[in-house]
Amino acid sequence: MGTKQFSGLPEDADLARADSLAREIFADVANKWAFLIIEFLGERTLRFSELRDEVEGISHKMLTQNLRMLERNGLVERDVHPTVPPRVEYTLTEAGQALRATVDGMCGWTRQYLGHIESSRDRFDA
Amino acid sequence: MGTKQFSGLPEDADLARADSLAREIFADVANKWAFLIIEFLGERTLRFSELRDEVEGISHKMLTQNLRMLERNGLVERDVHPTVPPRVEYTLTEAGQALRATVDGMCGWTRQYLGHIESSRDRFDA
DNA sequence: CTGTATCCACTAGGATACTG
DNA sequence: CAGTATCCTAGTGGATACAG
Repeated sequence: MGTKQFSGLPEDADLARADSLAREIFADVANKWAFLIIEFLGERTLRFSELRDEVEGISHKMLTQNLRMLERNGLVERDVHPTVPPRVEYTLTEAGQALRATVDGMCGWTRQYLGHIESSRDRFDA
Repeated sequence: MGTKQFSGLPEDADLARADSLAREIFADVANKWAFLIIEFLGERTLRFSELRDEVEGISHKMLTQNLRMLERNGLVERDVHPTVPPRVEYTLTEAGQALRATVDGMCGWTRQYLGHIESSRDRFDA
């Protein structure tokens, strides 16, 4: 798409910007905690503490950090109910739901190739 | 799948093992370098040095490290041609190709939501 | 060319304590 | 309950040098 002009300066610049942005997003989102969070939020809206229980092994700090990152990138919506004690709910946005399809795909892939991977590891480690 | 028996000890143990293995695989593969490598290898077989050129910004060390990891998990096949100088080619296995579909999905997702994400970031950072 | 090893700076991330 | 801040350690990852 976008046939390049003869000198093409503005378009090249735009492409470079988009590329580096895409890189950044990739680096942000392609990590195990983000994937797990997205996976759980895909099923339903969850509170902070519920998420911490579901995503086994995640620390308080990592959870807030990843949630902020996902919120910043517009994948997660944060709803604060000003009650006492406070109640904060996290929901996937449309963009988040769309990405969830990808994450689901990877979960399915893992299940499908579990055996293959396990035997490959055994072979390699020998 | 797999209806649980009354005491169900072996099956529970198996499920737990499979789960923790899946976690491990997730942690291995869900990282930006692995994804980028898989993406490039999806198009064609590449040599070590070609990969280093394609995957911009990756260090020598990270590249070997990730390639070993992918080989160990059976996603990438490593072919050594005993010439001088040596020539080593990396190819996606069937499992690797299958995962590539997922990675592709994520690339597409990034392109599709680039605008949404960028504006969300701007809003958040303000 | 491909790969390993060593060194070193840096940051990721856990534990803890404290606020609203 | 949710979130921030501080400290501190273990591991990540870059640069470099060297070997096959």
